[in-house]
Order: sequence, then C-alpha cells, then structure tokens
Amino acid sequence: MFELFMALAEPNRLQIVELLVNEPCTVLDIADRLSLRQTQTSKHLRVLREAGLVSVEVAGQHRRYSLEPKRLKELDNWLVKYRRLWDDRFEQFDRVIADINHQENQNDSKSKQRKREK
Amino acid sequence: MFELFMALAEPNRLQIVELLVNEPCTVLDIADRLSLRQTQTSKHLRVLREAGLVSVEVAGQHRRYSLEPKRLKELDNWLVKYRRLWDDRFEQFDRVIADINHQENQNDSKSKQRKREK
DNA sequence: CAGGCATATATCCACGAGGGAATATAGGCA
DNA sequence: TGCCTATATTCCCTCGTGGATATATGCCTG
Repeated sequence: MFELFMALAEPNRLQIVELLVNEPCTVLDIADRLSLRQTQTSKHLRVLREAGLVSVEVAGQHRRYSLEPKRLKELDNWLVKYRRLWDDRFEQFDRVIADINHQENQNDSKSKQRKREK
Repeated sequence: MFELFMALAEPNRLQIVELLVNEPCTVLDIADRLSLRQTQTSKHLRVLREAGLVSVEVAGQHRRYSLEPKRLKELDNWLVKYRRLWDDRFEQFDRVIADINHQENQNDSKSKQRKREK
C-alpha cells in the first residue's frame, strides 16, 4: 500500500495519473502536455508501472500508457477503514445495499448482481 | 493533494495513521507500539500534523494525537474521479441515497439530516 | 540497409529526507 | 526550587531520488 503512496507522492506522477484518467496517452503526449522532457516522463512512467498504476500497450513505435484501476481500487478499499470517521452514510449504504440485494434476489433476478467483496 | 501522498509515503507514518484510526495515542504509545524512538516519532507526527492528517490535544505533560478525518475525506473525494473505472455501483449509490434523502425529508424529519457538502 | 522517430536506460549531480544522538522545552511533583 | 518525565528541536550523516545530458534500443519507411 505504501508503494502506492510513494508513486503518487510526486507532483509530476500525480499529474500523469490525472491525465491518464481521461484517455490513454503516449510518452510524448504526456511529456508535451505536462512540459516534461521525454526522459523524465519515461522514468516517471516506469515508477508508475512498477507500482502497478499504469499499463503499457505497444503500438508500433509508440507505447500507449493507460491507467490501471486495480491499484486505485486497493486505495479505495484501504480508505474503507476510515470512512466512518467522517461520514455515517456508508453504514447506511451497507444497510441499503443489503436491502436491495435481498429484494432483487426475490423480485428482479435480471439486473446484475451487486456483490460486496469483503 | 500531493502533500497528502507525501505524508503517507513513508512506512512508519502510514503505520501511525493506521494505529490512530483505532484510538488517539500519546507519542510514547506510538513509539512503543511501532518500535520507534521518541524523537523519530515526534518528527513523523510533525509531518503528519503539517499535512493536516493528525491533530494534537494537550493533556498535561502528555499530548494526545488523533486522526484528522478531513484530509482523508479529501483523498476520498479525489478518488471519486476514478471509481467509475472499476465500479459502477457508486452512481447507483448516489441515486439510491438521493431517493432516501427525498423520502426522509418528507416523512421522517426526526432522523438526522445527511448533508452532502460539495 | 540507412536514417529518423519514439522510447528506454545509464551516468552524474544536487538536494531533501530519514535515522541517530544530543539537547532544549515544558509540565508534574516532591 | 529541583528532579523526573514527556515531547520537540537541532545537528550531522547517509541514502534515495529527481533533473539533465548522453546514449542505447527498437520500429517504421524509403
């Protein structure tokens, strides 16, 4: 988990992540938009890749980097422990969702199942 | 936002945060439980404090550090942009909660108000 | 194959941050 | 007042990391 924070604890890398949420980009795309040199961009992308935050798709001489939701989902799961500190809505969510699942299991089996992972 | 990641991108500080979610602690409490020296603990707590992640309550010669939900809530808000990447449940949550609020505003004004801050 | 473009890697430098130890500050208590 | 305890701060050292530059790799096209 802390490797995740490490990767995001750098302004340029954070910007890269925020850029990639919109659309996959090539290295030069990113470098141009953030006014970085290509070499720095590659280095930052390497860190992000090793942290599992982005993935690469090779397309000819280009490489298309895109955001990897999996690790961000881990961050989200990590936050679960803390949500109750500021918001009791989530306990309510749990109850409500439990109700919904209950109802749907009875009435509406065509809508897709909402599973809670533990 | 990136100062937040900075503060959490250090194993000991991350552990301190995870420790404080359970209960407020004094400096020596934390130092003992995480096997740190008091001076390092103070230093880390200072970083966390300046990042707004913890707050101090002076209690005699002790100081009781507790977690400050506000910044973690900001992290949660930051994640909102990314949730759709892995999970469409949250849009549904919003709709459901909107419904609930609507109903409660009409029927059940004794239950405490659930406000959405923007 | 040669040359050009996209990307990655290596090397050097400078700076910031964490650990250790000593010290400072400050409250509690005899 | 003087000592003890809790906490904060300072100085020094070391190491990791980001930036810059140069170079390597690899693909595409003529």
